[in-house]
Amino acid sequence: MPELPEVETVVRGLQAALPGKRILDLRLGKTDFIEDPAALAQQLPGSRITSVRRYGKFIIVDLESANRNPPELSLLIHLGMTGQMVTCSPEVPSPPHTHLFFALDDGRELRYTDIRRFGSIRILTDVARKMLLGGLGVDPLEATQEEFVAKLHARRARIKALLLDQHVLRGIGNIYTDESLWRARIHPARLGANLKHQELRRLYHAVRDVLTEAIRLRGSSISDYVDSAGRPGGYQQRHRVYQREGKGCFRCGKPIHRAIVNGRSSYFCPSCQPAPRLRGRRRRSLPGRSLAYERCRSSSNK
DNA sequence: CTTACGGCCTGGGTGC
DNA sequence: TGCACCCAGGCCGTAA
Repeated sequence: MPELPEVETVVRGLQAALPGKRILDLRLGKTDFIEDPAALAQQLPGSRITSVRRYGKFIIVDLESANRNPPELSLLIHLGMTGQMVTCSPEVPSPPHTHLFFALDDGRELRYTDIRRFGSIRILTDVARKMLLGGLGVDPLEATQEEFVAKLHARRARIKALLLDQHVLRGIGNIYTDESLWRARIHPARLGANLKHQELRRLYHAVRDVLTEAIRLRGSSISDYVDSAGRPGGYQQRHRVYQREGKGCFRCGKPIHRAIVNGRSSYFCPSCQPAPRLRGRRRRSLPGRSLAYERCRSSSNK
């Protein structure tokens, strides 16, 4: 599940391997997940790669071609859940579900593999790309503390939803949301606006620490993720809550819970991350007053 | 406008 | 052995 640290790792690998290389040829497999495969086939061969960057969870591959008018286009790639971008020798047998093969002028091959085909690939002009990415929020590693606190405090949605919302912050997914909230000791169903400034400051540092450490360990490999050389990451061994339902909290030892928050599996420690009171104006006379956070009982397939 | 939620894409894993 | 079903994450449409 490539999120910011995984995409960053892939991008660093590609940035070390690709700039200056020319794409000689493109071979396509299944293309039903690509918006305009013909555009790729037409524009890519002959292009030279100038740089590879990350924007949120997107990979941007900048291209230039002398005999094209705009000479500069870029490839915008989203890995979805199971996407992989790997460079290797063309001799290496390609894994199943490899759908794009870029032949490079150094004799190597760049491949896109995606079991579920939830990813996306398109070739765009600068203007089109900026239009597409323009609505995304700030990068959590670039945001200032003031900016981060103000943004989240202004919203009444659940903090889990806000961290996952790419229009608020770009690049965070389910794993790093849960890991960050655990570290900041904040329950995923708390509302942004109800968080104390001190809690938001804690969350700011938690997010940064978690992402930075995850990048250092080259991302989390849960099922399919590998870097641009095909190697798994190591941060899954540092997960404190993600997929640890029933196991002991690393802080207090009590069992980690799983609940559906915002339609997403959420892992947290009910002791370190106390649930919010039941939401606002409730029918006045509830029989008893269950303070337990109802939505956090697992089950209830919503 | 904001928020919540269901559905959709696909295929691997699980459990009967 | 086969098969139905759950689930994953991001995104979009819709409803309140």
